[in-house]
Amino acid sequence: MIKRSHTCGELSENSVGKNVSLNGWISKTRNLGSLIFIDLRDRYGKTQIVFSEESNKQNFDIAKSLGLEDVIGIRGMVVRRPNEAINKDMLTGKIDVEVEGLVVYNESKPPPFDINNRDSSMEENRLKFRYLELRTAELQRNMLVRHQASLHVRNFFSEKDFLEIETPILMKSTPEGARDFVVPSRIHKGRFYALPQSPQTYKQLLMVSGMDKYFQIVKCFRDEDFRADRQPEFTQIDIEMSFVDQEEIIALGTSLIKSLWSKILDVDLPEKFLELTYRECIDMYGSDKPDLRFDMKLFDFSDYVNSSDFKTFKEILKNKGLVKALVCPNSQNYSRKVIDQLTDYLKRYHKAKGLAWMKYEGGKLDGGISKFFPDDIQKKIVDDQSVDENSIIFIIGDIPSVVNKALGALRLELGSRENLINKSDWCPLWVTDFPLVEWDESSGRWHALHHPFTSPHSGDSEMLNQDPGRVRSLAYDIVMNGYELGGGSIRIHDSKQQANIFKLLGISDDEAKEKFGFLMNAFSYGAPPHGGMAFGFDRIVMLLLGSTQIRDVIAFPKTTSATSLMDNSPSKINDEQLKELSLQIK
RNA sequence: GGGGUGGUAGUUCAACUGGUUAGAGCACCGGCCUGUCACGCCGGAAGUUGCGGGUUCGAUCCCCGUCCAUCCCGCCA
Repeated sequence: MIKRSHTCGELSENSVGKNVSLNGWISKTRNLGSLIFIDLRDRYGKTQIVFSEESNKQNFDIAKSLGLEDVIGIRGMVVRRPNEAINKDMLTGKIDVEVEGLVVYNESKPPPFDINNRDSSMEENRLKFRYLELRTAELQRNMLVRHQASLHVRNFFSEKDFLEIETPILMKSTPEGARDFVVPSRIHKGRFYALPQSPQTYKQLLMVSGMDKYFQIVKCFRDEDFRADRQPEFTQIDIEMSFVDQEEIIALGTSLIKSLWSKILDVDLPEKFLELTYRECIDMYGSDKPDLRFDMKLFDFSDYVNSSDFKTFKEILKNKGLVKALVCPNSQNYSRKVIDQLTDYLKRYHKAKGLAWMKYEGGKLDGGISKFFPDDIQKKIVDDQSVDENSIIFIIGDIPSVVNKALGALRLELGSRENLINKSDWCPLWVTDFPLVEWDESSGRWHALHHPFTSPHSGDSEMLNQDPGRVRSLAYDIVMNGYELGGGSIRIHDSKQQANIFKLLGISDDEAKEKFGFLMNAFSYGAPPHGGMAFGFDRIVMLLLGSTQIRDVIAFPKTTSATSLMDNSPSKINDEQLKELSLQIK
């Protein structure tokens, strides 16, 4: 082996005249007959090396047969390129290395796609050869940024007296929340471990242990369906603290995100992030993770409807429904056809029954349902909402949840259609005062919005029995540009209150004891008030890199059907293994 | 579980209203070339059109089913 003296990214004019050695992959070859140029690549960069028939026939003949992605080592002299041959687009473009010694370590079959161009192949093919895709400049950069981010996170917390403590990967299956990935036990036949959806209970126990300030960069697993920003296994920055209140955790989370954005992107986020309540978010944006990079707020349309002749909406209001609207610029972009498309989209995915509209053109409201609104009401709408010329108002009436969801989705769609989003903007916010529970129609019971250990808002506890749906919790999310970056809560640290909540959630005493008895028990031995949060680390890195795909920041990701195309997992196991585990496949 | 899009040479794409030899770039193989950097020029090899069925004289194209990828809805405490 030729031991390298330099990487492929560091030679410059200053090195001219030096004898150097390099190792790397062949990124490109250009054979000019009796002169061969090769771009040699490693993760630091590329350097052009030159073989000449005249100066070394033996090496030249070997070089002729070299192909893309062969791995070689060379020894040679750094020379300045002739002026006309300088490549300004290349960091090492002013020099060449004239090869004197050559070792071929490993020849490559023709690669299944072009390593210089990540777009040269469909994702299915790239995932199969993920180890080759990781050679691309883009993914190498992504892995570098991910490393820098995780290092920064560890330093950040360590400097603040937090301890990183590892928690088990094999744990107890819990009833609430996402589906567990489950691991059979050989020793205890018929019993199963679960992989953690998050280390929630462990970090609370660590608070009982007096660990005080805990963090962990930790893998979590959820057996649900996946998306561009969701993988079956993902990484959280998990945090828990004793003797804290919500403000303190929000301040800490703000500081972490601010420092990450500063460190990695050199972007200066505000000292304090905007804070909105859950209610305000839903009312104004129809979402609990609004993208604030553009305005277009939703507004209540009921007063106008009540003064109109539009029976459909009036009916909806009579039945305790809701009518809301938003104003979108560039009405000329909304032909009947486009509006129909938007309507179909909202019907299909967001349960809306229709999409009403009217345009403000030539100083008056026109088209759509405008004829149902008398002139004075039309004027009032335009004045109240400061509707600009050539705008279109979209209106939806239905039960509140459908109205907010559909208009929230429409808002995002219009924001993107009208290019209202500046890609270089960063709009972080905290969403607070989430409801503690929500009614789940399918199972006919209350179900925790955050998780069952979340403390109710102290002011609302007396409503717990009469009107649980209105109880706010001490839970909070952090949102950036429409992505949920993380969330957390102040926890219950009193076993009686915890028992109360389990009861509300329809978890029987027996089940609570069997599933969470250890936690309740721990709370009877001096549990400090505590709270914390967790950040989606992959999502943070994804945003830092300007990507919209979580697969871009995970070295070996799974597909949306949770398989690995590279190693074909999950796969069958043999009968021997099944027998050992006392499992039978039906 | 549901919907949209895609699957043709190693790869990225093409192939008219169904039509007989399924084409092109890159990669690969052979030849020529001393300043290239998307090197250039000449030649060659390369196909179960995802898979299974159907309609038809004839299917890459139309129909049914199925698999895979991807995006979205449900789901994700």
